[in-house]
Amino acid sequence: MPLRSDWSTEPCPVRRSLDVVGDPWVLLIVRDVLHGRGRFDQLRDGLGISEAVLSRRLAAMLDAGLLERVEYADGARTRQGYAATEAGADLLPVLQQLALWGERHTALPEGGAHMAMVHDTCGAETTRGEVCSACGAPLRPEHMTWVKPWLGRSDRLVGPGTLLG
Amino acid sequence: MPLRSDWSTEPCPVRRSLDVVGDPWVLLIVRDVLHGRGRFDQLRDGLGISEAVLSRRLAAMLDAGLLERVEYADGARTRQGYAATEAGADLLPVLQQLALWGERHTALPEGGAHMAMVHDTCGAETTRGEVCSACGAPLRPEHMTWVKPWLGRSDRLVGPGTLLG
DNA sequence: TTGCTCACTTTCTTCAGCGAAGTTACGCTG
DNA sequence: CAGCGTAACTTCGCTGAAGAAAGTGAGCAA
Repeated sequence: MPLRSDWSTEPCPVRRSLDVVGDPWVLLIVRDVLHGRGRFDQLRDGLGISEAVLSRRLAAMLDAGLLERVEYADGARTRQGYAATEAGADLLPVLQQLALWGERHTALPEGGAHMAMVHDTCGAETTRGEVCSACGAPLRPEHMTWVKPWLGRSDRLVGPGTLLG
Repeated sequence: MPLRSDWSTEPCPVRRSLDVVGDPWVLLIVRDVLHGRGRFDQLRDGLGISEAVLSRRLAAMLDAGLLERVEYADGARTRQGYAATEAGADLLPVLQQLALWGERHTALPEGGAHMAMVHDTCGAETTRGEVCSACGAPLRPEHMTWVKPWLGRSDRLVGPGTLLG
């Protein structure tokens, strides 16, 4: 399901990556899934995306190996949701780099606030997206918490295969 | 000139970034401009993008402060091209992160080859996109060379405001 | 059996992408 | 000076994706 032209066989790795993640929805879906919010309705409500587009993106992302299906309990029922694969979770540095760029180069909206990315392993806020600026360790989703003051909430990220009911 | 919905006033910095760079062409244009290839015809030929779309993207990127106009000499004439601003050049970590992800998680095409990102300051290939894995310094475009074996060529990147004639 | 939730799928309109052709500016050639 | 070439766009026509909203089906619960 190509977004536009097929760039999957380009020699340049940037272009091959963009063939898969060169759509804003894909990165936002990965972000939410890494927050453990991988149910269809959670994604729809959290992102404000049309159901048709969400459905198509999820199918493409399963196909590309960014997501996998996981089961969760809804009362007595078992339903299907989505979780990140290793490849999907490995997009964390890209997401955090985007967050850092956004903090540096876009204007905070009315009532907005700085989002801190805390490395739970060492307890410090990191000012880098790839390795912790405090302890130098490579950053993994399951060791990160995103502090979102505008929601009055801190969200712990989850590793590959994880979905919070 | 919004791509779709306007995300410029979202509280989440990831979303605000994607409002600006959430289009594959935008990142590819930044990449080529950071290689000094910021002329309209160079971008068109190098990217294989339609002229209409390129024109619209360049206008949006000027507007967003990613690019600025610079003059260059074409024989006796002075023409206008594009160069990265400080904000545009600061997308380098995002681009390099995408390149690294592509190398790890997408298949090398027939006749393809690994692309090395060399930090000219210390002379080593870096395996990270944000700070040099060899010397630890933050990576700036003007200190990087991208080695592209499939072209038999190494391209030195350029800093903000620079355009190679 | 009716209703409810969740996960989709279908339909319809609008808008963006792509390819190709046209336009403008300006210097160069004959 | 008339015509030509090149770079940088703009316009046009077609097609396909986005988005909004309504419809479908599966499995419970009352």
